[in-house]
Amino acid sequence: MTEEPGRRERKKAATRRHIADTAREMFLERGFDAVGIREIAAAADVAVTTLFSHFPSKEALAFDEGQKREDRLVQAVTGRAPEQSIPDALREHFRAVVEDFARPAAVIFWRLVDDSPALREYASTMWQRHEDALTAVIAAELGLPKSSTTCRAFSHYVLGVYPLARESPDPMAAVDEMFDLITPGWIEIDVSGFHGAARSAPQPYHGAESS
Amino acid sequence: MTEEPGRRERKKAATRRHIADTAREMFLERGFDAVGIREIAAAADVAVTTLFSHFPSKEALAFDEGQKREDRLVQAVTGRAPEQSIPDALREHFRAVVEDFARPAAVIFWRLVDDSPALREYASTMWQRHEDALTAVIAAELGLPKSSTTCRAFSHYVLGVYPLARESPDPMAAVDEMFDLITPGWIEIDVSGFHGAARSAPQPYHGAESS
DNA sequence: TGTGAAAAGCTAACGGTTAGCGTTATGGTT
DNA sequence: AACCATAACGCTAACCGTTAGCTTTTCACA
Repeated sequence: MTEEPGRRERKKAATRRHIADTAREMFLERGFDAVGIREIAAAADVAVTTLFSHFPSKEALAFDEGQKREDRLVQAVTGRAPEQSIPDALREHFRAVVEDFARPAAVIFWRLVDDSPALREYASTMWQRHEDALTAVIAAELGLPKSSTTCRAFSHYVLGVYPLARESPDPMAAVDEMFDLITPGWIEIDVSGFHGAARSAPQPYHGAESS
Repeated sequence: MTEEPGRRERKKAATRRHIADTAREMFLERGFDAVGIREIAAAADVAVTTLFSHFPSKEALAFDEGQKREDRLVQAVTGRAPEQSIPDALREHFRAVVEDFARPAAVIFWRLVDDSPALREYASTMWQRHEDALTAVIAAELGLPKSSTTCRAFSHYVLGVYPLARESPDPMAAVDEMFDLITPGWIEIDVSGFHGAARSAPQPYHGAESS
């Protein structure tokens, strides 16, 4: 898995990065909707089909790190410190995410997103995919079925922190406020493991299903 | 507002209904993705531009009652019985919604939705719009700013019931399970009004902002 | 060096959506 | 009763994201 990449894959990765960088520049300069796929391909000096073999959609060009974001979220749960509860691990994770949002580059990026309906929608469906991934890890950690209502309800609630933090004047406070609302009494039905002694379930989680 | 419509508007409404009915039939018969806009327009005997002057997108043809659904949701809060709390009113509302889902026509409709990625995505962004509307009513009812974190968190949690109920083997139980998790202790921060004596705030709500 | 496979390319199209512009019907006003 | 502003509808032609089909280049490995 973590072998040296080889010339071929290095070139592929380079092409991919080059396309994404070119697109990002153009988006930031002229706005997402004002830049066409054919233009991007021309500017990056690749064929349109090549572009689409690297990215599933135009929006994915802007949200290149979307998958990484999901992986980090899953990691926050599976790789949390022993004796740390899942809610606590998630709170910590989202505090870090929110700090990242404050970076100047991130601020500019999210302004770009806000200016384009297409990107806004893409972002919100992204949170939803994360929701599914989070549900799967938590269910696995607790030994529950993936379809568990409480797991899904919990994941859904937690992922709501993304839009909330983004639109709040004080994102860090919003994160804390949301997680403070998760009281030990909140999850009442047969899943005290949510808050109780952490990491009791030994089931390993084999990564999210990338599309 | 509720005057007699006049010939012009009656014709317009008739055209709209005719287009929607034609489209629905074709979708149910051949599937959403297998029917093209140009076909629908031809079958309804209107121009494509006319079709798009009535509906903002192809998906909106299938989800024609989306706006009504949102209105009913808002109504469930503003028009609830005196002394009924907001969570209780919403529980009642969603129990009714879930019952509606069990109607044979509804079952067929939702199968259609499940079979098309485009419609699935449209549905989930629809819940999100409802989320904004619900946040606005609740904030208005409680005299809070629309951007209140707790209001948004609460609305977000509640709207999660839609996908949850749809994918649950026992939707009614899922609804109850979700609302049972909303304990009086859940909303702790300065908003005990969520569960407390209902309808104390007299602010009228002037309907959702239709696009 | 040869070979199979992955990566990249080209052309052409498909399907949703919109712009531009013209025509007709309707409702309200003088 | 004549009139005008405007809403509703229509036609044509395109734009834009995306994909299929097929050829060419590049690399890994024998």
